[in-house]
This record gives sequence, structure tokens and C-alpha cells, in this order.
Amino acid sequence: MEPLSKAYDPQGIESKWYATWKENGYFKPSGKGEPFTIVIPPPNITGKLHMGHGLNMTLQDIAIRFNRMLGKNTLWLPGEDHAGIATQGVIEKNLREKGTSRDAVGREEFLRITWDWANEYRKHIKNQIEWIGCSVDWERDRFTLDEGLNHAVRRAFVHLYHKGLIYKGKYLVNWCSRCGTVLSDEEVEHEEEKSHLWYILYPLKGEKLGLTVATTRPETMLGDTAVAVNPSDERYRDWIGKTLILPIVNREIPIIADHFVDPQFGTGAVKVTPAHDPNDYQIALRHNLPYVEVIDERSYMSPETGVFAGLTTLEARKRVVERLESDGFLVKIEDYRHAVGHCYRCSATIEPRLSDQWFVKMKPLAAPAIEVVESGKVKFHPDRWKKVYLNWMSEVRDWCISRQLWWGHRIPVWYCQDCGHPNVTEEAPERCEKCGSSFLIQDDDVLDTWFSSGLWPFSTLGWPDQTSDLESFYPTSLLSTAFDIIFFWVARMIVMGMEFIGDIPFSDVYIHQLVRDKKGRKMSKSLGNGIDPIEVIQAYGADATRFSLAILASQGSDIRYDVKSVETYQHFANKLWNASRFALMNLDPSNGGASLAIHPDQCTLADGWILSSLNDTIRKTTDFLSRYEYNFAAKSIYEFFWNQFCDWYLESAKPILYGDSGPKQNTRAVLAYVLDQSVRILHPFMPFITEEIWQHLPVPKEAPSLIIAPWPEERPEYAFVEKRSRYEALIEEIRGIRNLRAQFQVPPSRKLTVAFRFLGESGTALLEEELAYIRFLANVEEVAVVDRKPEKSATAFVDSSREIYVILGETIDWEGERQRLEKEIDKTRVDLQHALSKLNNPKFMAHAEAEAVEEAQLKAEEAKKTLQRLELLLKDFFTA
RNA sequence: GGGCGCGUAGCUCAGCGGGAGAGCGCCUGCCUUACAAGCAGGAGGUCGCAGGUUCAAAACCUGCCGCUCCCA
Repeated sequence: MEPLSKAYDPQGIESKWYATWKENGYFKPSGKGEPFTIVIPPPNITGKLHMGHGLNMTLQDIAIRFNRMLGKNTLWLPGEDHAGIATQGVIEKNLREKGTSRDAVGREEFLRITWDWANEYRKHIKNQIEWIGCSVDWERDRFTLDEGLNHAVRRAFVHLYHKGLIYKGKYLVNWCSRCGTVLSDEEVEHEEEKSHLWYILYPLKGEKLGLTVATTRPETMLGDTAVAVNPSDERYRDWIGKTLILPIVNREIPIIADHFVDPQFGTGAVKVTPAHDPNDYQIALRHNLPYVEVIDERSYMSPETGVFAGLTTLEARKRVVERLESDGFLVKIEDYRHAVGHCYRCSATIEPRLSDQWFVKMKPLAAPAIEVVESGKVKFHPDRWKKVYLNWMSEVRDWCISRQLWWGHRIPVWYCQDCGHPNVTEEAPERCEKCGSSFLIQDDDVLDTWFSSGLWPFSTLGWPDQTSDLESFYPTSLLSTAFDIIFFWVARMIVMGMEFIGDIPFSDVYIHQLVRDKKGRKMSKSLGNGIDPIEVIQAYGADATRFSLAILASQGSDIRYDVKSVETYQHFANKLWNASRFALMNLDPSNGGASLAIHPDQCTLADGWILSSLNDTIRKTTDFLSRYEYNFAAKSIYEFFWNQFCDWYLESAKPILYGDSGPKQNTRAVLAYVLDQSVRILHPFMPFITEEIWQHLPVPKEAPSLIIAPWPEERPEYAFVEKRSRYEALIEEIRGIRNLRAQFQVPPSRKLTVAFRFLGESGTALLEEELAYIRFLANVEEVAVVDRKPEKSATAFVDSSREIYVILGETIDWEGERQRLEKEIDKTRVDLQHALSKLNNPKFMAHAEAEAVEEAQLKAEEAKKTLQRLELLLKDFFTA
């Protein structure tokens, strides 16, 4: 095998490994071990993946690779979503730009065009997923409009219909005139807007006086069929039951009493427009009021509005107000802010509108979906999202599932043109089941996309057929998504899973953050601040991009993503690359490498320290990943690899590796082992570079590829408690010496002379090994043991057992050294005081935990000794 | 109107009961044969404000201020 190239080049290694893994079938379930399954949140085919997808895909791949290495039967099932409204919106826009429309091209041609679009974008999305490195099982790739999934949708609809949980009826629904379809409540986004409150006088029949009502929508007054007041409102008690004359229209309308009316709002009297306001609609139901529709499906004023017919609602508003003013009915206008509904796909204003639509009765379906979350069968991460879910689910309203679109699952209902009977069946019926007529016409509408998405965790596994996939992989393990679709999707999947399979769709729901731009703004097409993960990958490599996302994936609710931060992790990848090159050079068999078995008794202090530290890192990483705490896992590996392995271990190993003395072969074994284990635990985060390095490592391999190699385990025989603490002390001593070098500006090229002074029975000896580390890592030449501070020396390190001085000769800056000592004394004094203030506090002694007391005692003792010695040094200083 | 989350170093964030951490940026010195995408050293913070609980609060409680977001 070619050695690792001198420079780290992500492009070079990333392209080849994905293909290798895929060709060898490593993404497919192994068929062994307990199952671990993720069904992908299917990206919608209106566009390309953005950084939010990049985050989600990365986290899922980490979970999948981790579990695969743990030996589980792992399946990550990919797919894409047809996204009815959104896709149709894009296609219609394209048609408009070409000067045509969906009605002009017809349903069939429209669908053909849309399929072309879908196929193209699916390809692009899959390509992006591959760039990111996702180990999805492409052979199981699904699309929500696949025949299999179609079947699932029809089965689900028919089942719910015959169970009485799907019904059709004329209700007030959310209408998007731009998309030309009804929307569910969840698809409406409310936004505060600056507007006005118009006060209008409605005169009593046959009298000059009347009631003043306040409204945010004067144009709808044309459709008023009542005025309502609160029954407990004293001001209007005598008015209830009387009749008003609706201005402009001159219709007689009653004054009614309804508890819904807020006496504080406006004048306490509100106009009731049942056909155009959800609250008024409810009032009308209670009082049996008539409906007058004044706005049509394109949001123009209807023919019933006479002179206003054909105007937009905004134009009509202006004209109605003018008319009211000239007729003397306009009392006043106030500034007002109120929430206005907008379409979540096109942002057009939503018009509440009476319409005949299909609904799912949610209450009975919600009950089991609440139970499984309350009982913890389905767990949310972070936990607080559970409450959000439960709040919504416990107040869930019926779900409007029909859409006036062409792109989607056609509603499986055939209306008999003879007897009017709706035939609800999975396949198109030949004859009406009621009258036998063959004159049947299918419902024009399609289903809400989220209806099919709700079936995703089992429809993708083959349902309604009883497939072996369904048997093996349902319930799935993890569902990873953003909080903004908890209602749309997570909730519906749980509902559908419970209804159709009788079991939860997944045991864990991981809610990741929303990726914003570096200024904290949501990424959007209109702002043009979206980032394509491919661009980042091309600039920094997929491994660095993934790692940056993983380390940012904390429990907060959003990430401000500054692409520049990826640089840090590209540097990390580079560090990994170069450390590996260094290791490989020293492991090269031609360079004398043979057996790589580790002999604990031959381990140096550094060997023991790094092995012990590796144990910790393996344990932490494993725990964090099991809890989906990706950021902590990434951070612990980063710190271990850079700050411990590279900064200290490799440096400590150099003298041994370069020389011929010492346990060279054992150190080689340790080096190889630590690197091997490191790239294993790093693999889920940085799959490409770790695979490349691992393939080069001359270590025993249980698998042909790192992606299916076993996950590391802690080794109790590598705990090395004693070696570890000695090495850690050494680090402090070396830092002290380096510190002085920098402070006194001794050039790195000049070797230092240091003197040791030992106190007490412990630490009187200096291991030859420790000395070697100090020489090499602090660039020290001569070492002396003294019984008092040498002349012209500065103090590098002081603790209760030893002092280290650096002999500086004429270069010493006496004043600087004195100040440094004093500063050190001050610091130690503060430490001591802090510990003593606890120990001298009877309340602390009485209440604090034993551990806290013990710790304070240790600190006080240590600080006291150190302080004594520092003070002696300072005294010497003046007498010297 | 109801609710979630967040205010910690210049920037981005971690820490969420026993004297404050990271990365980037900044300053100083180094091309030391794995890495200048690097090495060594350093500066920088009344942890939003005010009370309270506790022997002990950045962390827990209450209120306030500011910023997001969700629901009505």
C-alpha cells in the first residue's frame, strides 16, 4: 500500500471510500445482532439539501456507524418526500414563467412534468447524501409516491374511513388562494402585523341610535349575520335580542349573547361573520346563524357583494371604509397589532373559508399516542420537547387531509354519479357498491403530504404487506429531526404507528437544532443566506464538515453556523493525518517493527498515562454516543487526540522511538494501539480519513474495513494509576520550566540547566525516566540535585515535595523573578485562605459533605506547605 | 394572552451546587526532520440586573430587563 501522502487532501480520500463501502454492501444490515434502525426524514424534493439537513444527516450517520461498530444489525433507510404543496407550487411557478398554467397543460401532462422534476431532484439529493458520507442502504431507497407507499396510503385511508375516523364535511377551513388549496391548522403560520381597529356604528332597526362594533376586517361586514356581546356585560344587557340594520347592505341582524365575546376588546360588541372567521363560525354554530359568503376562492369579493364584487379584499376594505365614512357609520379608527395567518409554503395570507373537505377525527387516535410518550416508551432528547408534544396532542383538533392539488396521493373515493354514494376502496371499483352503477368518478383531490409521511416508518418497510423487514426492523430505534416538524410529522407517525401496527414507530426522538446563519437568521431562499453542505465539503472536506456539525450539536435550540469554524476541524483532520504519518513512519516494518503486543510491565510513564487516558476517552465517548450527546463525544475525542496524544504522548515517545535504548518495541506497540483505537472511536464522526488511516495501520484487523470493525472497549489492565499520576505531575513540572524559558526569553535553541531540591520522605528520588522526559520536553541539558536554591536561578516549580529551579546565570531578570514569586505567593495565599475559610467555618464543618471537607483539608495542607516554601524562597532572594 | 429556550472572554459557544473553560481572534517567541492547517508561552470575564434559598450560587428559587421561538 502507498504510504499516506505528505499533505492531507480530503478530496482524494473521500471520493474513493464511499464507493468502496457501497460496493461491498457494508451499508446493508448485517443480519446479525440486535436491530438498530433509522428511517430517514425524507427530504422534500422541491430543493437541494441545506445545512440543516447536513446536520441531521451527520448525526444520524454517527448513530448508525456507532451502532454498526457495536455489532448491531443496522439499517438506515433512505428516501425522499413528494411534498405536495411545495412541489406543485414550484412547478406552477415554472409554468407561469413560461406563460402557461397547470389548467392549460392538463392534469396528466402536469404530473409528467412534475415527475421529471422529482426524478432530477431525487438524484441530486441522493448525491448530496453521499457527499456527506451517509451510510444509508440505497437498495431500500423509497419515495412517498412509490407504488408500495401508495398502497399503504390507500389502505390507511380506507381503514380509517370504515372505522369512522375519516369524514367529509363542510367546515370553515384555512384557504390559501395562491396555492389554491385548503391547509391544515399546522400549515398556517401566524405573524403579528400592524393594522387598525375600525369602529363601526350598526343602527338599531327603526332608530337613530345603535351599537358600535370594533373590527380588524371591515370588508367582511358585508357578510355579517349577527352582532354578539358577552351575556354578563351590563352595558348591553338590554340590547340582547334586538335587531340591527347592517350598514351598506341594510340587512337585519340580531344582537346575540355569547360567552366567547371579550368585553375588554373594542366596545365589547363584535360583528359576527360566520363564513369568514373561525371564532364567528363557532358562534354561528351555537346560535344557528346563517352564513353569507362574501369572499371567493381566489380571495376576491363575491358577486353577493354588489358594487364590491371582484375587488381584492384589500381594495374592498378601503372602499367599504370610505362608504361607511360617507354614510356616517364610521366612528373611529385606532392603530392595532394582530396576528394574521400565512401559508407555510408560499406565505400568502390565509383566508378562512367554508369548504367541503375530508378530515381525520383525532381525539380517539391521540389517546394511545399520548400514553406511549407519557409512559416513556417513546423518549424525547432533549426531554423538554416531550411537553411540547403532549400539549399539542392533548388539545389536538381534527386534521383536514384533503388538498386541492394534483401532485400527491389521490383520495381513494369514487362517487357514484347515479346514487351519489361514495365508494371508499383501495382499488378503483367497477360498480357502485350501493346501486351497482358503473358511472363512478374519483374524488379530484389528493391527500395532505403529511398523511403519507405519517406512515413512513412502516410503509417503507413494506406495510401493509407483512414483510420480513417489517418484522425485523419495526419499531425503529431513532428518529432524528428538527423541532419545527414535531406536530406535522413526529406526532402523526406516533398516531399512525399505534393505529396500524399497534406499536410505537421508534423508541427515541432526537430533536436537533435549527441551523441559522452566523448572524442568527434562519436560512432562507429569499435572504439567500442558505448554505449548501456540498460547498462546505468542497472547501474543507466532509470529515471536517461533519465534525464541526457534531461538536455544535448541543442541547440548545439553534446553531449559528459560521462556515469559518469548519476550518478548526479541518486543522484537526490535518493533525490526525500528520500524527498518523508520524506513527506510520515509526511503525514501518522495514524500520525494525515486529510484534506489536503491549507488555504492561514494559510500559513507560507516558505509555501508561496515554493508555489510561485512552480508557477514559473510550468510556466517555461510548456513554455520550449512547445518550445521543454528540457534542460531548466529539469534544472528548478532540481533546484526547490533540491535547494528550499529540501534544504529550507523541513528544514523549520520540526519544524512545528515535533512539535504540529503552523499550522501543513496546512503545511502538502502544503507539499503534492508541492510534488504532482512536481512529475507531473517531470513525462515526470522520469516516473517510479514519478509514484511510486505519487501512495503513499495521495492526491486527478483525474486519476488512473500519466501517464494520468492532467498537473499542476499556481495558482494565491499562488503568496504570501510579504511572498516570507521576506523568501528570511531570507535565506540571515541564510546564513550569517552559514557562520560565518564555518569561526570561531564553531562545529555544539554548538548552537549560535545572536543579531539583527534594523535601520530605516522598519524592526524594528522581526516576531516570522522568529525567529523560524533562531533558527532552523542556529542552534541558544539565540536571543537578541541590539542597538549597542555587544562585542566579529562578523557581520553575514548587509543590510540597519538590522544587525545580532554572539556572539562568547572567541573563536573569532579578526584578522580574521577584515579582513572579510574589505573584505566586499571593495566588497561593488566596488558595489557602479560601480553603481555611471553609475549615474555620463551623457551619461548613457541620453541613458540608465529607468529601468536600476532605478536599478542603487537602487543599489547605498543600497550599500551606507551598506557601511556606515560596516565602522561604523570597527571603533567600533578598539575602542572596 | 399562555408557554419553551437563551443572555458566561472581542466573536461562537460548553459548563448548570464546592474559586471560570474551549475554539476562533489578539499579544510574545519559534520554519524544533508528523503537522506554520504547526509548536511553546501569555493577556483577556463584578458568568444580564435585583433579591432569596444554602455552610457554599454562574449553576437552585422569585422578580425584573433584553433576545429568540412555539401556541392562542
